[in-house]
Amino acid sequence: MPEGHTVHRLAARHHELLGGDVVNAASPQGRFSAGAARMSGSKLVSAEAYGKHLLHHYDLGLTLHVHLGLYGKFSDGTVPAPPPIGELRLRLFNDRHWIDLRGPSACELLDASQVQALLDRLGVDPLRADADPKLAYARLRHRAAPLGALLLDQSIIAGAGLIFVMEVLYRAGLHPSTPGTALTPKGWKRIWGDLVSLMAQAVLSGRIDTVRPKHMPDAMGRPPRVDRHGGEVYVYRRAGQPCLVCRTPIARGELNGRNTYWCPACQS
DNA sequence: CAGATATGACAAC
DNA sequence: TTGTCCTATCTGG
Repeated sequence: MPEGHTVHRLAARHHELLGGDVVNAASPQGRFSAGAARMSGSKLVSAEAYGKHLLHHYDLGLTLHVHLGLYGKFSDGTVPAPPPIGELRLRLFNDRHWIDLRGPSACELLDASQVQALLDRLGVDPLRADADPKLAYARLRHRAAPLGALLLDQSIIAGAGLIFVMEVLYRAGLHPSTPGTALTPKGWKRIWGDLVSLMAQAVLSGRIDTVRPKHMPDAMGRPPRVDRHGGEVYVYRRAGQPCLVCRTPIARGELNGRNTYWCPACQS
């Protein structure tokens, strides 16, 4: 379930479970055996998220970098850890807790310069206090590509995924194919503010909710509908279902191989 | 139980 | 623009 809010939650969780402790590492699946052996026995100094990237900083001077991709997943618990089942890329544990990682698109050890190179190619993360929205706007406003693609570009905005982008465009009344050049300062301010508040809320709740109270489906006389992703949304994966505001069926399309969703009436 | 699907990011063409 | 990778879960038969 990896959009930026998930990764920020994981960073906090991992620091809570293993931070300040010597960590044991193993790769039962074998694909990260060398890395696990190298980092095992070193102390986890801190864990942080940048966009969708998770970084564990260890006192041996190396950083564990994990990107969950589309399928990656973490789980954790208190010892004893269950026997490793399936494709378990990485297991971390101390005396009290274990953390398992499956299916990541990246799981690697980086030195300081490699970490810097990673951060250098990432855009502005709405969940980070040091985020500079002006920088992202400067990268958006002169590009003719559709906003549905630009807002997903991690070198512009780091951490927003398909759900947040589709929902934020809906709330701004902008069609996903609106070119970046058409984004006014006012429109950008609205989108950025939404990203910051919606993503921050998602960090707290662990799910993505974007529907304003007055638009909640049960307020319209229908049962609330919670998507499999766990939250309540206007358009994401609601193709064919009525818009929660105007009842027009939600449309679905494709952009760069990703699904896009919008209300043909509310977004132009 | 096979097939489709998924909140992502690449490289190769 | 297409293909590829990573894994679990949901769907329909």
